[in-house]
Amino acid sequence: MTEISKTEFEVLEAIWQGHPASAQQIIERLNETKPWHEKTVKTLLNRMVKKEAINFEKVQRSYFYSPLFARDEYTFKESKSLIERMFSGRLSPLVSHFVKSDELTKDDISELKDLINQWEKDNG
Amino acid sequence: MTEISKTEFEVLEAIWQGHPASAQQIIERLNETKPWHEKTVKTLLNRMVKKEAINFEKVQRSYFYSPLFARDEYTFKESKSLIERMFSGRLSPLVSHFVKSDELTKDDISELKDLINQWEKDNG
DNA sequence: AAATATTGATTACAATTGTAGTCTTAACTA
DNA sequence: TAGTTAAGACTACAATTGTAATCAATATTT
Repeated sequence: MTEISKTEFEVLEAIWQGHPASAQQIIERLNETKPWHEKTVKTLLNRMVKKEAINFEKVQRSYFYSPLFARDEYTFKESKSLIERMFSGRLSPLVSHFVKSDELTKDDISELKDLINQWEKDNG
Repeated sequence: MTEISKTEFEVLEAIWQGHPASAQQIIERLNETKPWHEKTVKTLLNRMVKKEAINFEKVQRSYFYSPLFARDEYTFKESKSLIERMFSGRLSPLVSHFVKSDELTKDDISELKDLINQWEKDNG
């Protein structure tokens, strides 16, 4: 899958919310938070079709778009890429940043502990 | 600080390795792993000066560059940005990905546990 | 049926990015 | 001192990105 820009990602988000989705639906979903011009969104949709990030089926005059990869797949790939580039592929330096900067709540810590327990159950 | 591209970040890495650093030094450091043309690196240095990501002091005919922000500061900002955009600002969904995908070693888990213990000592 | 509106396709256009090449000037070398 | 290097400045140029406007074809509304 080719690179997709931050803006394109936001359009993809709207598609992941539910698909196949018409351009109109996508525009409406986006406009709940972002005042993007209809033409702008359509351009982005077009570009993503060319990049094979999404495809569409034609129904009458309208197109209904669907993603060509799952949100999880994409976010994971991006996360790995960032961690690769900035932390030599190691996760803990990133987590360390958060832990030390007081960005985490008690609940966040609980979740992390659960994840670790899970890992230890599955492995270790 | 303006946006800096992935390529620019790699040049910055070379500067963070030790500074002030001359263009020559930076180019040499980079060329240990990346076959970038001298002119290319100089262009990137120039752009980063304009973006105020780095500055320089002139010594004779040469420039000696220094970063205008710390590596940690930058990587943390980028990490937060990604987590904001992809995981609604929550860290654990990202960690979850890694835990579940068998990307972590025993040592990674140990480090995470230590971080959590540290947090609990400081807070909790 | 004629006018209007709606869809997508095509075109636009400046800013950024990757990747250098050329120009100018100062320094070194023969 | 004249020619050659080496530094940085300036220029280049296509691809991508953000942000639409215009065009063409089809529906919908009078």
